[in-house]
Amino acid sequence: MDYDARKIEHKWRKYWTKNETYKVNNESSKPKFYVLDMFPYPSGSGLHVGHPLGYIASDIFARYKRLKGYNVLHPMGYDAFGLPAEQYAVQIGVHPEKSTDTNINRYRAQLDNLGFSFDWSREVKTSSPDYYKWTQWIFLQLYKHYYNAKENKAMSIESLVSIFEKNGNADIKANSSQETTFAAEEWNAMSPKEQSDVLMNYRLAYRKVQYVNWCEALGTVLANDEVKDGFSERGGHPVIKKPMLQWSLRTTVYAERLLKGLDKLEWSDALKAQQRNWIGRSEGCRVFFDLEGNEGKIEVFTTRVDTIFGATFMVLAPEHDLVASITTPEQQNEIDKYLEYTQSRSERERIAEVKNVTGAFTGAYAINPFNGDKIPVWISEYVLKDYGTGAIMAVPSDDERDMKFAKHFGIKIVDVVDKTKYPNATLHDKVGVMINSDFVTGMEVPDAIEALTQRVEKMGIGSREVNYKLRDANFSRQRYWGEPFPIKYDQNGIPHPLQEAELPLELPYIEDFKPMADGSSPLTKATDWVNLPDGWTRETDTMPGFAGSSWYFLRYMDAQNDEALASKEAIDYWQDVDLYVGGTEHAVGHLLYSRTWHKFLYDLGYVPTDEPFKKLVNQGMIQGVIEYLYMKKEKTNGKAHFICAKLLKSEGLENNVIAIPIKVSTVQKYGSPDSFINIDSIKKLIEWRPEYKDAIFECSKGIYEDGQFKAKGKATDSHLFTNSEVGKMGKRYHNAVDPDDVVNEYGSDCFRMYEMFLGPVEQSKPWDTKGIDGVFKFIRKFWALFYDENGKYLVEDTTPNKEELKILHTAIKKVNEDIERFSFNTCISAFMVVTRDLAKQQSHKKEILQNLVILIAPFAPHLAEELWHQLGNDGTVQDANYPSPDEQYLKEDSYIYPVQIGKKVRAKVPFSADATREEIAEKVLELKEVQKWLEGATVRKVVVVPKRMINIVI
RNA sequence: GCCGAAGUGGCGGAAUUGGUAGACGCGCUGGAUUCAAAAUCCAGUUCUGGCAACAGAGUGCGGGUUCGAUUCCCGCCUUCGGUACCA
Repeated sequence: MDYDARKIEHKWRKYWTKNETYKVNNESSKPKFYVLDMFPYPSGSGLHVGHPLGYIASDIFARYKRLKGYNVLHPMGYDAFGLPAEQYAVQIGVHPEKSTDTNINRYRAQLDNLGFSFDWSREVKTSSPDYYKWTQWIFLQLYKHYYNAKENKAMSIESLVSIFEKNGNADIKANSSQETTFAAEEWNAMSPKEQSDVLMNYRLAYRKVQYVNWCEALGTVLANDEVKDGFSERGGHPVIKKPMLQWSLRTTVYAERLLKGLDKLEWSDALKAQQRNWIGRSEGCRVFFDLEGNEGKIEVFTTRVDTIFGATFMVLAPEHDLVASITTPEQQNEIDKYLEYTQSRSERERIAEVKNVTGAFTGAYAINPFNGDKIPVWISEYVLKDYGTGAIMAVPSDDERDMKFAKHFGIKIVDVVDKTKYPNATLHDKVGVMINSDFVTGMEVPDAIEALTQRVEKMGIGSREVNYKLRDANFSRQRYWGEPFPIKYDQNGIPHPLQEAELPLELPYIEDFKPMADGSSPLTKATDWVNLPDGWTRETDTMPGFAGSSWYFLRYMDAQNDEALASKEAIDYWQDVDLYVGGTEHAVGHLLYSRTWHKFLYDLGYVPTDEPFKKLVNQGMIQGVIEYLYMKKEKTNGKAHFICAKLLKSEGLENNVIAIPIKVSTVQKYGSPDSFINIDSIKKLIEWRPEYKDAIFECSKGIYEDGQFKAKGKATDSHLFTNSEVGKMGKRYHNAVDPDDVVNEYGSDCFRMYEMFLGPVEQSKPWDTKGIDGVFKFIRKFWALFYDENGKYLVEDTTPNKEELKILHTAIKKVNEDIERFSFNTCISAFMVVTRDLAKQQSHKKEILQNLVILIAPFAPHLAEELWHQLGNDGTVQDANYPSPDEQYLKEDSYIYPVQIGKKVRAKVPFSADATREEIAEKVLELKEVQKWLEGATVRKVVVVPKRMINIVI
């Protein structure tokens, strides 16, 4: 019998489906284990070979755990709401619901082709009303709760209202944006609108004005990464900042718990560090500065209140509320001009900008509360509205950006910290002795911080404070393809939540997905849906992508439930995710939002754990080659003009071309520095992109135009160099490799093992099929342990010898250990070694091979299932017991020590395994092969590391 | 810019706690088998010099700690990911 991957794989997939081999029960006497993958967004280009990397790893682990006796939950679903489907709809006119379903079907087929052990009866799809009913339900809970800072948990708005009614808000300790205090009588005298506004300042889901990237020409709001230098990436149209009233989640209330929670998680330190930095806790002092001739005050947060005597100017965010009221008539023009400039800047550009210092003077002055100095108030893009208080006291002597700003605008600099005592300290270190600082002069920095903080509190102009870089999450999108908010507004604009029985609030079907001219959501056009009979209106924004993905792992526990997001029994049984596998690109966004929602649900008593993901492994990205062709920005005689990458420099055209990613497969020598396109490639390119059929292709060998190649000199073919890069694999770069193609050729067991063999799961690496033959050969050699080339069954039921058992148990030990530490590439090596060694021994014994079949089952499930049955077993190999290593077969009697003499390995000498350090050190010096290296030298020291090496120091 | 990660033969990578650098695979070279090829099998393969024995160098670059550093420390360089509306 020959190894026929396709036949075997079809056969067993059918068997698994028929026998519901991967269906998981919520009740079991076995211990539970929950293995979760980050679910995919079903894009139009289907899965590429990068996606399955993590799925294969988690599948191996899930199968391994099952073989080790656990009840394993290993589900899959789709993150189905999102921007690409909507953009596709705008461009091509296919409704997102339709394209999403098409894409999901394709994904499912591709996933099925890889032999995963998913329990598909638990599939979730975030865009399905059955699912988003509960996303909306969680939103309503957020809306109906506030954060009680005394109890340190979320509590109901009703309980807050009853306190207001009795005592007002003076004694309430809550994380809120409420700035004024009121008494019970005042609360009771408020109009419904006023009360609603006050409560908005407490709700965990609340509304506030936020800025979006608005592109008038495209008629849409853009993501930051779609904005480059103030213009849209697509089309190059101007983009401005537009204020809009939007929903936010008060995620900052969980900052401290999110930070502390990290300590008990089994996540990589790198990942925890990224989350810690994102949360950005800092201890400091809030200080209010009076303004000269103005009622208002500037509120700043500073970690360096000690440097207040060096604060020679203040900087407000351009969007700061005070800007309009404090700007003097003389400065109005300059400020207006500057605001126009900052409107065009994306937030990322504003933070990243270091070369050019920009800003404008408001004409106003703040007063230093300690010495009464007048401090000019500026605005600049480097201060962000939602970051801290949106205002800083600038201390040029102790902050690089402030220093640059002061130098650029000629603002005076006062040194306040003498660091001569600390020669290695950087600006960021809080060390030094205070100078020029009135009553703190002479103090060490930490003492000065303490002294000034106390003074600020005593004077009533501020207080000690912990600040977080983390910002409240913007929860509104002016998009169609997302969850509708379960909110309606009455005639006074007061929001009202829908009743639970009214959920899900289904997304209405519309045909035109372009937003309105004012930037409001396309849902506004569904007038029948928006306008309710009683004159009320629905919220037209939709929720962002992270809404549905922040809790989906709970839904898998009980995916069909229409009474609750999942039953209490199911949640109590599965508890939390034991192993989560996904990409680092989600290191902060998704993981932080999920943790936040989970903590909220924990406060409300819906989940038993306050962290959702115990252990997390980040898989690396499989990268693709990206090939760019350069096109001149200006057309030649109305034709697109492509030019050789090597001609760019000589002709000085670097800044006058656009790089266009082209289909990698049309490029010769793609991925190398010499990648190029010849006439053949150009023809293929034109076939693929008919809009370039009239284009000009110019290289040093000649010009291709209108199907003709006009050579310069003797050349016979075009040799137009392209630019190769390694980067993301995806539709955008036309470089996606479909796993189906690989599976068709080699089978999915081979594909699974090859992806693992490529290298550590955590590492990113470029895709290359070059080595897959090696894995395929291995599988056939493995098969050859059971059948010879004539199809003769070789397995014999005789007792294995010591050598065979040692070979087997070495592999069992290695594979067990390596799976536990997620090192699957070395597992594959171990399989190759054991197969090679058994083949050498011509060993075909059942006891050995049967263990090997179970050992390989998580990696190559179809192959293992086939051989398991060929060995005469019934039922699935997935219900076998995973073999454990038996140390008695692994013992070595002696060990060959490498002997280092003067940094070089000069000899290899065997010593018995139980020889002591002293014995070895003594004996090794007497050996002939050692002595010849010691002539004329004195032995200073002999280092013996048992079972490792010997080092003779001379 | 800031935060995080990675850098080892021609290539993917191994070396788990500071202890023989290059396991395993690809590719390449030579050989066997074959009319020939494919497939398969065997041997070799870090670089430099040498017929060889052997010698020297070597884990992005520059320093340091150590008997011993791919591994720890300091300073750089390059690439990748994230940077709050891509998912």
